[in-house]
Amino acid sequence: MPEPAQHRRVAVEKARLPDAPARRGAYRVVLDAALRLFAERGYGGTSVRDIATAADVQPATLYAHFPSKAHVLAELVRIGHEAHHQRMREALLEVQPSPRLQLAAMVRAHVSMHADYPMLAVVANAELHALPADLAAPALQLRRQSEQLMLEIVERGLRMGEFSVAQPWLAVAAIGAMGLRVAHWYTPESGMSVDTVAEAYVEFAWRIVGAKAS
Amino acid sequence: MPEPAQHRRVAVEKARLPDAPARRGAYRVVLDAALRLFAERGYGGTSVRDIATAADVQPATLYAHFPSKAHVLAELVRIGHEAHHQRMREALLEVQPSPRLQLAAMVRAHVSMHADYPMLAVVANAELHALPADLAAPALQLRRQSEQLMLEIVERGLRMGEFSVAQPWLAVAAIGAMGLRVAHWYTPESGMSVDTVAEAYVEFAWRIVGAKAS
Amino acid sequence: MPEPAQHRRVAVEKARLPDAPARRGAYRVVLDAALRLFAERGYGGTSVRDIATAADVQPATLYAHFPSKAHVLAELVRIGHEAHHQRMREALLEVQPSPRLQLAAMVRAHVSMHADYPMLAVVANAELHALPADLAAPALQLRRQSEQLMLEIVERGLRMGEFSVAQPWLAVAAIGAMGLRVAHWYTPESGMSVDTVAEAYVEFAWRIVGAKAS
Amino acid sequence: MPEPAQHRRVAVEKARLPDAPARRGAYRVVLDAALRLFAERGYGGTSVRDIATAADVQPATLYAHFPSKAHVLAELVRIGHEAHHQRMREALLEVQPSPRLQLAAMVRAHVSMHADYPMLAVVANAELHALPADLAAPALQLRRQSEQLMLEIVERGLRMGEFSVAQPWLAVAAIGAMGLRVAHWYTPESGMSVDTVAEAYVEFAWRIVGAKAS
DNA sequence: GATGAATGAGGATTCATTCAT
DNA sequence: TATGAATGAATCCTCATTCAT
Repeated sequence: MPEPAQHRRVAVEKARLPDAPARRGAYRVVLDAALRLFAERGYGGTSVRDIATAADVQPATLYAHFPSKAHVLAELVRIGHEAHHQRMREALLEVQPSPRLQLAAMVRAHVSMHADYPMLAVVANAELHALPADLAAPALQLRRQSEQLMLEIVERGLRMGEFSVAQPWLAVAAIGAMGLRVAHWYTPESGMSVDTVAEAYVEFAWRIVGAKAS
Repeated sequence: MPEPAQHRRVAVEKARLPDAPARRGAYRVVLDAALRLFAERGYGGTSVRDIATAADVQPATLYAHFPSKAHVLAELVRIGHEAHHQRMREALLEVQPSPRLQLAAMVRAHVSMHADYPMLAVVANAELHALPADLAAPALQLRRQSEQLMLEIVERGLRMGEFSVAQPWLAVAAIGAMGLRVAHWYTPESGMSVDTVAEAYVEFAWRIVGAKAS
Repeated sequence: MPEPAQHRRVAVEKARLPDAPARRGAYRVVLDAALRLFAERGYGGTSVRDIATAADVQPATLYAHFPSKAHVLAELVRIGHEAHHQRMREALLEVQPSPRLQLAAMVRAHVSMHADYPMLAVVANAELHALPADLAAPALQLRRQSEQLMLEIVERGLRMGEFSVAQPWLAVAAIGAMGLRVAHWYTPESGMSVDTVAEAYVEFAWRIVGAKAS
Repeated sequence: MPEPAQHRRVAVEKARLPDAPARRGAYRVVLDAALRLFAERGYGGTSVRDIATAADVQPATLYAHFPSKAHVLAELVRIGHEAHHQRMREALLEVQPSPRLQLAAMVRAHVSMHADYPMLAVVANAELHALPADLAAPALQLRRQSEQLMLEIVERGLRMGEFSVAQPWLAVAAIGAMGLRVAHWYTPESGMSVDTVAEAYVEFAWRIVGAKAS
C-alpha cells in the first residue's frame, strides 16, 4: 500500500473546519476537539471525556450543545459531506460543458477537498458507519449524488467519443478511491501544494477514462 | 465518493481468513468472530464480550489464547499483511522482468487480495492505528516494502522508457489507493469476478503510469 | 501470642476518623466504609463494590472522589500517619525536657493514638505494604521521624544517666511494638480506659529503658 | 513506630519452613511459594496463578495437593502455630520451675521463633483473619494456650513475690507484642544474631514484670 | 450556558476452580 | 500427578448521560 507507512490515521496534526466564522464558543471548541480525536482515534476510540478534556470544557457542557456523542459525529459528517458536495457543484457550474473539463473539475474539487480538510474527510468517510442509520442518511444521499454525477459525466464522455474505458463504473470507483486516500497522507509540510496533487490526479483520471488529448 | 453508498463498512458478509486449515478450536473461532466484528464496527466499536458471544465462548476463554483484545487485532493485522506481502512476492517471482508485466502482476495481486479477503484487508488497513506502536511495527515494515517495490518498478519503467508519468510517487499512491478501496465494495454477489476487477485495475494502472502498448 | 484470641483483626467495631468535621458527602462515607473494611478484611480482601455497598453509593461514585482504590487506602494511611505524628509532636511540646518525661509523653501519645483510632492504626500499619511505593513514601517518612525521635530521647537519657539499657534501638523497637498491638485488642468495652492502658505502657517503657525513679 | 521504615512487610527475602525434610515435590514447592507471597503481599493480594508461577507449576497442579487456596493458607497457619507452640512447650520442659526462668524460656522461644521463621510468623499472625472460622479454629486454640501459659507464669511469679507488676494481663500483652513484631524487621543480615535479640527481649520482659534480680 | 456529583450499564481483564486427557 | 483449556463470577475502572445548582 503505497503511502507513507506511518502509525497514524491522518498525516495532518491540526483540526480544520470549513465555514470557520460560523458558530462560536463551546459549540465550536467541542466540534474542533471531536474532529481531531475522531480523525486520530476513531469514534469508538474517543470518549466524551476525551473530547471535553481536549476542548477544555466539562463533559456535561457538551450536552448543552449536542444531544449526544453520536450527534457530534453526525454534525461533522454533515459538514464534511455538504462541503464536499458544494465544492463539486460549484466546480461543475464554473466549467465548460465538455466531459473532459467536467471530469477535471470534479477530480480537482474532490482531491482538493481531501487535502484541504483531511481530518474532516477521514471522519466523514471512515466513521460514517458508526452513526445510526437515520443520522447517516443525509450524508449517504449526498454521496450517492456525487457518485452518480461523476458516472454520468464519464458515460456522456463515452457516448461523445471523448473517453474510452471498458467499465465506466469501475473507473469512477477507482478515481473516487484515489482521492479519498489523499486525506490520509497529505500534509502541507510534504512540500507539495494541494494544486500540484490535484492536477496530477486530474491527469490520472483522464488517463483512466482514456480521455483524448484536447 | 463513487462506490455503493451503503451504511456498511464492507459489502461482504462472511469473514474469511487465508491459511484456513491452520489452528483449530477456540483460537480460530475467536479470530473469525473478531475479524467480522472489527471489519463491521471497528476495533473501538467491538467489545470483548461481543467477540466472545459471536464466537460462542466465554470472554475468559479468549484470554487463554490471546494476551489482550489488542493482540487479537494484532494477529489479524499480521495475517493480513503477511498474506498481502506473500501474494505480491509470488506474483513478481512468476513474471517476466518487464516493468509493464511486473506492474500488472503487483496490481493483480494487490486487487485480488482485497477482493478475496475484504474483511481482512479492511481490518488490516483501517484498524492498524488502534494498535500500540510495538504491535503495529511489523505490519508497517511490510507495508513500506510493498510500497517501495512498486515505486521501484515504476521508476525502472520510466528509465527504460516504457512508462511515462510526471510524479511516480503520486502514481504509486493512486494505484495503491484504488486497490485498497475494493475491499469495501467488492462482493462476489455483485456479478463481477475478482479477475474482471483485477484486470480492469491493471489497465487503469497501466494508463496511470502511461505504459506503452506492448 | 497474648491477646484475646479471636478471629478478628480489630476488636473495635465502628470506624472512627480524626478531624471529623472535615469533608462531607460521598467523600466521607466512602472513607469511613473503606476504613472499616480495610481494617477488618485487609485491602486485598476488600473490593470496590464492598466499599461502595457499605457506603451506600455506586462504585462509580467512588471514582469521582478518588482516582483509584489505592488512593482511598493512601488517604487513610496519610490521615493515620499525620494524626500519629501530630500527637507525638504536640505531646513533646507540652512536656519538660527531661528524657523520662519525654519518653512518657511519647508512649502516652503512641498508645492512646492506637487505642483511640484502632482501625485507622491497623490500616495505616498493616496495609501500608499494599500501596505502590510513591503513595507509601510520605507515610514512611513520618514513620522514620517518629522512630528517630524516640531513639534520640532514649539515647539522651542514657547519656544523662537517667536510663540504663544495653541496646537502645531494640528497646525502641520493643516499646513501639507494644503500642502498635494495642490497636488490635483494645476496645472501650473491655472495661479499661485508654488512660489506664497508656499509663501502664508508660511504666513498661520506663522499665524497659531502665529509667531511674524520678 | 520504631522499626526500619521500609516499604516491605518482612525484612527477610527467602521463605523458610520448619520440618524441612517433610513432604517433597509439588506440595513443598507450592507451600514455599505461597509462604513467601502471602508474607509479602498478603493472602488477598496473592492469586493462585501467582503461587503457581512462583512454584513453577500449573495452577491446576495446586489442586492435586490442596483443596483450595484457603487450605494452603490454613496449612501454613497450622505449621506456624504448631511450631510456635512446640517451641514454647519444649522450652518450659527444659527449665527449672522458677517463674523468672520460665518467663525467660518462653520469651526466648517466642522471639527466636519469630526471628528464625519470620515469614511463617507474619503469615500465621497477619493472615489468620483471612481464614474461614473452621480453618482458623485450631490455630486460635493454640494461641489461647500460649497466652494463658504466660499469664499463669506471671501470676505465679507475683504470688511468689518474684515479680511486681500492676496489670499482669497488660504485661503479657506487651511482652507478646514485642516478640510478634520481630518477624517484620529481623534479618540475619542485620548483624544481630537471633540470640542477641532474644536475650535482650528476655531482659525487657523481666523488667516489664518487675522481676527481682536472681 | 456551565458544572460537579452522581449513576447504571458496560468496559477489559483476572479470579479460583473444574475437568478431560 | 500433572496439565491446558475452559468457565462463570468477580475484579477495577470507564462509559455516556442526567440533574440540581
